[in-house]
Amino acid sequence: MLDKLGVARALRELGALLQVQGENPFKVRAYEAAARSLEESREELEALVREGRLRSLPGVGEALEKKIGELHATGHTPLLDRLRSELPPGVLELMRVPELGPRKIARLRAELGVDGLDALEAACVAGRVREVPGFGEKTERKILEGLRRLRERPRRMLLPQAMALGERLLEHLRAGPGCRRADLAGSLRRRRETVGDLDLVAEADDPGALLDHFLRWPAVAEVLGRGGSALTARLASGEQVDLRAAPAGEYATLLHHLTGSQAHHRKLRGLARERGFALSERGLERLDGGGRLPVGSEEELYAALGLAFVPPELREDAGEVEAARDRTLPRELVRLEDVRGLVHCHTRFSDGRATVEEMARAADALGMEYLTITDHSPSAHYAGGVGLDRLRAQWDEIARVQELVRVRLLRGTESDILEDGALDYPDRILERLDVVVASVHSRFLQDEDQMTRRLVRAMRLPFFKIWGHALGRLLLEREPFACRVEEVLDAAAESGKAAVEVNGDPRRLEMQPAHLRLARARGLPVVLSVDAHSTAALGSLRWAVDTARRGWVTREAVLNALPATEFARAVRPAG
DNA sequence: GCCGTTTTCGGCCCGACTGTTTTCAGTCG
Repeated sequence: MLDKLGVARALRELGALLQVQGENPFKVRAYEAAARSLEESREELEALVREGRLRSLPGVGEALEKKIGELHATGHTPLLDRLRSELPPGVLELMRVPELGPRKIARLRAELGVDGLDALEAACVAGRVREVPGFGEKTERKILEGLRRLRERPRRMLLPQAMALGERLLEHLRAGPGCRRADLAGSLRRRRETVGDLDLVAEADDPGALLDHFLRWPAVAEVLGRGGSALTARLASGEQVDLRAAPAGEYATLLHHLTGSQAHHRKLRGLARERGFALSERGLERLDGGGRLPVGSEEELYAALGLAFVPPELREDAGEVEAARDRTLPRELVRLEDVRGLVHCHTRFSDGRATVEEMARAADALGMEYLTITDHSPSAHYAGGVGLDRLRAQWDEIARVQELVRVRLLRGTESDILEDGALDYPDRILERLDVVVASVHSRFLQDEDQMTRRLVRAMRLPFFKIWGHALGRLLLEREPFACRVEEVLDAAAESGKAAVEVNGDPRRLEMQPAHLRLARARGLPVVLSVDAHSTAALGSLRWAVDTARRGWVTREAVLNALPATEFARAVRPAG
């Protein structure tokens, strides 16, 4: 029994296994496309299956209809079971080695029986790889080098870390000779929650001179590749940077190309072809040999394809191209300046580093209209949860500070959602709070059924309001816990009063975009929170905004885009 | 494996780069 997102995950795994097996790349893509199609679908999988409407999803035909039905009903499908048993577990790892793709892996497996990273390295060291037809000494050396890079590669960067580095590089680049403009591109521009490589784009009179200038950046440790207008460098700290320079007239299409994603581009290029154009980073070329169409901006590019402009955060082939064609994209995504209040803040009453007064004055300085003080609840021993005995003192302190600041202070809690789904204060306390954020902080290893029941029960409680950091993931550290998100969102929607949080802590950044869209499809409102444990962390709001935009969230859906009085009314525990 | 205001079969994004080539395959972004 798998839910929609679980089935999508299984389809992606199938695609990856087929790919490493050397299957037709278009077939592989079909599995990935079907997975995306499921994720973006507004419909209940249950209903699609029951009513035989799976094939109404784009990218789902006869074969995938059957597999999706089986995966939904049983969690299994014969092909996936077979591939999992046939392929050694290490084989998928091989796909992560730079220079190695499905074709080379297939040949190495067939000729040398390479079934994982260790076997690959041994074969290279023994000089057996160079004996395989189509391989040579250079390839063998490159694979060894790729293995080294894979092992030494720094972890992906968190978004703020990537942004800080990217902005420093950009400043250096813009100061270069003849640099007319430059921008960050890639997954950083799309505001993905983690970033691997940095991509920069520039327009320059003399690309070569600009590349030379860029390489004078002190932290450049190694040049991995360089052409006339492009280079790849590794920084001393390990990060890889790709820089490409365009002549005037090609900047917009180059920026668009390097922003990605590839799946988004594939779809656009298909559309371009239908209209008689070939789209590339060089521009829009007429297929009849009629020359190149000038493209001055990304807006012009989308317009030329008959599409509404797609903001970078949405370019994931998650339905945005179809929506841009049908003019059903959200008219305007939420922006930082739409947010009027800071939600989810900790103080020294629990595990925050700043006092109530310091947090309030910092919010004042940011021009915010309100600030919610939501320290941890009693069961959060590790975080100094506020017991009933200290709650009165906290409320008194909030009242005292309120006399000193302009920003309106709301008293609340970040209550643990206990093992059985209960909240962590008695109702007589909860009903006296202005705002209740509730989150899971313990027993992450409950199985999917237990966790789903726990959260469904919490959603139905009278004083439940805001679902904090949904699945408890910590980026690069801890996976989200197991849970049938759609069931929980259904319960939240039925309760008629719950909201979901987009947590701006750079290690969290959840609810994640696909889930956010499921929440919005159910009409659930959204709170953009900072989860701040210091005054500096109030700046995390921007990451919450970025993540919300990736989930297609508009200002109208955001509770803390409301003025203070309306916000307070909207989040007041109902009772 | 999917799909069809040219197509139910033959397509499926595009260009740069590199290495092993003898005219091109594989990988990357």
